[in-house]
Amino acid sequence: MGERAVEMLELDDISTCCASGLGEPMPRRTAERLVPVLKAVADPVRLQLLSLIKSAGEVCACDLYEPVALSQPTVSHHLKVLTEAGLIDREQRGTWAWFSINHERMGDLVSLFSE
Amino acid sequence: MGERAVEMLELDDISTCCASGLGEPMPRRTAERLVPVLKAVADPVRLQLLSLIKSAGEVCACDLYEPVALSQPTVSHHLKVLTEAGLIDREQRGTWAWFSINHERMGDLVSLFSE
DNA sequence: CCTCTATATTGATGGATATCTATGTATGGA
DNA sequence: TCCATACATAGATATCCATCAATATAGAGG
Repeated sequence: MGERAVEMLELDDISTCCASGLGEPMPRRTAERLVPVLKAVADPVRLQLLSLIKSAGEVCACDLYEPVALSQPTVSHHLKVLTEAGLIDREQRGTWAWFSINHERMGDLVSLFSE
Repeated sequence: MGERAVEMLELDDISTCCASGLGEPMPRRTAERLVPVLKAVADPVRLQLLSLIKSAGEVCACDLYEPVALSQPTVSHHLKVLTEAGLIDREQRGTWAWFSINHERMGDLVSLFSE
């Protein structure tokens, strides 16, 4: 072994274009669990909604239609997507639905890209 | 003004369900500029590719087909999406294409969710 | 109960996209 | 110059999704 083994390994590397000692990729399950959260955030309207909710601390749905200039059902749809992704929390107060940022889930995204 | 103005403002607030003093949302342009980057990351295969590239430091395309179990054109497509989003850098070396993480763009995502 | 009002759901439609096969391009070696 | 190899592009298809109008649900007040 020693020198010789290393040499053979290097020759093998050249024939396959590079060292095939890649680590395992992120498990498919993990990736598929992250995707709904990332898709939720990969929409211009939902980014605007998140920024509105974050800056206000708490907002009721009725105040969100006008800033994004979309119909009530469409905004309701986007709020549902964000809620199901866990990015915002929903609280019912009488007739109104109030939304706020889920900072824990937001932190998950930070650690995904920073670590 | 004074007391009276405040009182009228509060009544107005109640009739519209809550204080309408929301800040401006993230500008539409800004949101639309971010979306391609977030969409690039909102795919299970591309998350796996990113993790492979990050752990290896540098990888050539030929070593990426097998770990994600997809055809060469499909992986080529995903690598193009990631490259155009600026998330990875591409370097041609002879016949081979080598990819590495663009940490600056990755940092943009971190700051988007953390600040 | 009945009627507003706030929000959710449904159904339809146009547009985006993930994947494949087949083909093109370009590089390096004999 | 010719062939083999690495990667990209084109075309086709199936699926997903953003949006709206219309309708349903549900809570508050009279």
